[in-house]
This record gives sequence, structure tokens and C-alpha cells, in this order.
Amino acid sequence: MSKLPEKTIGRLSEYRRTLLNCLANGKTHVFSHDLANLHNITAVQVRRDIMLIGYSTTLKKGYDVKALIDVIGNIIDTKDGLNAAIIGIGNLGRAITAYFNGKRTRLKIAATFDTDPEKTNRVISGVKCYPISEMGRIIKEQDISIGILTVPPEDAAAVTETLIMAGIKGILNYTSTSLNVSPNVYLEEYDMITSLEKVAYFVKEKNE
Amino acid sequence: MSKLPEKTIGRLSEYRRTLLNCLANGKTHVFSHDLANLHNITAVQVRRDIMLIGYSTTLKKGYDVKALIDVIGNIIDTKDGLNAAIIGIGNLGRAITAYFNGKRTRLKIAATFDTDPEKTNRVISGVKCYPISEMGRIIKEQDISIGILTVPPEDAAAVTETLIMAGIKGILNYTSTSLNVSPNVYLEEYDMITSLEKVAYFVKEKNE
DNA sequence: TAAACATTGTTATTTAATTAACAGTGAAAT
DNA sequence: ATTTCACTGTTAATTAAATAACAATGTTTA
Ligand SMILES: NC(=O)c1ccc[n+]([C@@H]2O[C@H](COP(=O)([O-])OP(=O)(O)OC[C@H]3O[C@@H](n4cnc5c(N)ncnc54)[C@H](O)[C@@H]3O)[C@@H](O)[C@H]2O)c1
Ligand SMILES: NC(=O)c1ccc[n+]([C@@H]2O[C@H](COP(=O)([O-])OP(=O)(O)OC[C@H]3O[C@@H](n4cnc5c(N)ncnc54)[C@H](O)[C@@H]3O)[C@@H](O)[C@H]2O)c1
Repeated sequence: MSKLPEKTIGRLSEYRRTLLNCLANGKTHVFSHDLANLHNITAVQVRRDIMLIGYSTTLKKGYDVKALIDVIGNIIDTKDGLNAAIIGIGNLGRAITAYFNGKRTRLKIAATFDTDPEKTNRVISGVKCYPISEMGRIIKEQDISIGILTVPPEDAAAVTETLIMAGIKGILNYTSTSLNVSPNVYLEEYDMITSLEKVAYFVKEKNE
Repeated sequence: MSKLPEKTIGRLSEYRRTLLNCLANGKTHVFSHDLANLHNITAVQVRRDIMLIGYSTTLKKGYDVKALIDVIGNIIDTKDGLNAAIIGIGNLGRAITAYFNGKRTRLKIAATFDTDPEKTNRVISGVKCYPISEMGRIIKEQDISIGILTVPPEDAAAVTETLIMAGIKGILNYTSTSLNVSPNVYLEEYDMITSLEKVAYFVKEKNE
């Protein structure tokens, strides 16, 4: 298995979501082109991704939904799951917490952190919010390996520093500041304004 | 100029954000490697992107911050700006609206839409929320060309249909359902769970 | 001023990702 | 049964993106 392309990992996650839907609707098998249509990509891409993870079917009646879900799970999930924390439980942090809560069993938001005394030491959106000063301790105690950053942009760098000191292994950064992390920490960044500006640019392009 | 790589567009948006920061801090010039460090990429990449948009400096004291902001603006922005709408003013929709409101002059959230009568015909997070039934009319009246989808996943497809009928030109889809749109509409999709699962996968990888 | 240096712009190379091509094979049709 | 058909798996080709290489040139230092 070793080295799967980064893009493939993203698509596997999406396939699984769709497959879980199929399962819920009683579909037991799905063709590569069905999966492709549902994701706006080509059937070849789907087959190639699935080839890469080593699953294959002898039948010509499509992939076995259940089996494929399991195979993808073996790639993406860890045996015991991973814990994540939200840092900065403001508007976005609360939306994410409320959304994730109870959605994935293998990946859960175990704690949130904030500096605002109005928010700390309370349960917000179903998860306990701790003062940032306790971050190191809680991250270790609760074996949290992923940090989701939703603090104000100007605090992002400092918070990241603390997170890494506390032994965090992966960061999902939603603040509009890009971060520098040591290469043993995986960093994924997403900026909504960039996305929106991209849409705007291509809308403009198409009009010309 | 014609065809800029998609990735470059994304980075230009990010450079501009950083450049605006520089400007605010009184920096008038910035080196390619400064910009690179701030974005976790290489200086070559920065220079190449900037080459592609046709800006260059004769000085060897870095790029002129103000000038570069303008050049990027000419690429990304339209003359009169574009209007966007949020569809589904729930947790995520509200967070986005509150965040964007008053941030970009050239790109603004002009209206929001929802089905919930508790929410419609009120101002939420600073923007008027209309019932979904009026979407066609409002989109035309207010010249809205971008739709940001934050409705429940099961409603995404139907809402998209309506959006396209109303003449929307670009969609930013935050629901966890991927959409099919005609090729004259630009579609950008982002799924937080996929992002988080990607982080989880690479965290797991690194541990092995 | 001359030499050393730093920085840019651009072409060439490499790497990553996608798409095309097609052989192989089970299922359905005749 | 045999032919046709629909799908899959995989290698090869193409395209897109990132990186390296380096000439050109303004800046700083001796
Ligand atoms: N809201 C959105 O839709 C949206 C979109 C794109 C980007 N963002 C980014 O996400 C981040 C948060 O946005 P928001 O709208 O939720 O802002 P917000 O102000 O609602 O929330 C920020 C939260 O962080 C807390 N905080 C401040 N300093 C902190 C620190 N040092 N440590 C821990 N917590 C701290 C605040 O108390 C607050 O609860 C910002 O960086 C913003 O740029 C938000
Ligand atoms: N909250 C998050 O952080 C988050 C993260 C990832 C993805 N999402 C996705 O974003 C979407 C919204 O999430 P949320 O947490 O804000 O949910 P939410 O339930 O808080 O908000 C959904 C809103 O959409 C409205 N709505 C329902 N049907 C509608 C329709 N047909 N037309 C217009 N409006 C309608 C509801 O009244 C509600 O206000 C979901 O698809 C979810 O999968 C959310």
C-alpha cells in the first residue's frame, strides 16, 4: 500500500461518505461510473483509486458497497480512532463542533479551548471548553493528536507553537494565516476567502 | 494573461491577503522569499506565479507591495465587484456571514435564504434573510452571481437546481453532497470531514 | 570603482495527477 | 452454447504543477 497520492486520500473519504449513503438506501453494489457521476469525476479515476488501495471485485455487478467501505476504513481510520480538539470556540469553532459531534466514531472532537472566561469551563456545543492554559495537560491526558484552529488570525502562530509543544501531530488550520510547522507535523490549511475569490475569478473568466 | 493555472489563482488570493497585512504594517517592499516563508512555499513558486500575472520589478529590493496588490486585484476582482448569497443560514451559514460581512469590498454577501419561518424576513448576522421561494427574484434584482451552499446535504441538489435556474454563475458548496452542474457554472466544493480525515490519515502514516 | 553578493525572470527538468487505451472476463442475450 | 455486451484492472500517454538551474542585473562592500 505504502504511498497513496494525497488526492486519492481525499477522494477515498468522499467515496466512503457516498457508499455509506448507498448502504443506508439498501444498495449493495455500485458501479465505478455510478460513483463517478456522484462525484463529478470520471469512472477511470474511481477505478484507479480503488485499484491503488488493493480492492477488486470478480463480479461484473459493481463493487460490494460494504466491502469497499471496510477497505477504505482500513486505509483511513486507525484502530482506536483519533481525538481532535477545537482551539477557539467562536462562531466557526461552534459550528464545526456542533456538526462533528457524534458524527464519526473514529474521529471525535474531545475538547475545545478558548481564552475567553465566558466560555471556558463550560460545555459548549456538547463538548467541554478548557482554558488555553490547560491545553498541554488535556492534550496529553486525552490523547488528542489533531488540532483544529479557529482562533483569530493574529493568535494562530502562537497557539500553533503551544500545540506542537504539547505533542499534537496534525493541524487543520481555518484561520487566514498560513503557518510554519516542523515536518513531523501534518498541516492542512483552508481559507474560505481564497475559495470564494477563486469562484469569483472563474465566474469572471467565463463571462469573458 | 489568458490561462492562469488554478493553483496559481488560489495562491494569488493568499499573497494578496499577506500583502495587505504588510501594507498595514508599513512595509512597502517584500522579497519573494519573504512571501514564500509566510506561505510555506518556495520562493521560486512565488516568482513564477508573479511572472505569470505579468508583474515585475526592476529594483532588487523586492516587489512593491502596493503595486502588487493592485496587479493581483486586476486579475481576481471584477470592476464593480460581485455579489454572493448564503443559502441555509444555520450554524455554518451564520458563521460565514458574520465573518465576511464588511471584509471585502469587491465581494459581498448581499442576501441569505432559508426555509425556516423563524429565520426568514429578518436580518441575521447583518444580512437580510429571504424565504427560499423568493430566491429567483432576489438573485436577479440584486445581481447575485455566486451562491454559497450551507443547507442540509439532502437539500443541496434541489437548491442547486433552483440556483442555476435563477442564473447563478458560481457555486461554493459546503454541504457534504457533491453536485453536478452544467459546465457554464463554476463549482467549488469543500468538505470539512474529508479534510479532517486527510489529516488523520497522514498523522497515522507518520506514526508508522 | 571593482568584486562579491543578492535577487529576479525565465526556460528546462522533474514529479504528480489525470486521462486514454485496451486486454480480460463475467453476465446477459440469442 | 456462443456471441455480444458491460465492466473492471492495469499499463501507457498526456497534462498539470512544482522544482531546479541559471543568466541577467541592480545593490552592497571592500
Ligand atoms: N467564521 C467563519 O466562517 C470563518 C471563515 C473563514 C475563516 N475564519 C477564521 O476562523 C477564525 C475564527 O473565526 P470566527 O468567526 O469563529 O471568530 P470568533 O471571533 O467568533 O472566534 C474566535 C474565538 O477564539 C477565541 N480566542 C481568541 N484568542 C484565543 C487564543 N489565543 N487561544 C484560544 N482561543 C482564542 C475567542 O475567544 C473566540 O471564541 C478566524 O481566524 C477567522 O479568520 C472564520
Ligand atoms: N457546521 C459545520 O461546521 C459544517 C461542517 C461541514 C459541513 N457542513 C455542512 O453545511 C451544511 C449546513 O450545516 P449547519 O451545521 O449549518 O446545519 P444547520 O442545520 O445549522 O443549518 C442548515 C440551515 O439550512 C436551512 N434549510 C434547510 N432546508 C433548506 C432549504 N431547502 N433551503 C434553504 N435553507 C434550508 C435550515 O433552516 C438551517 O437554517 C450541511 O450540509 C453540513 O453538512 C457544516
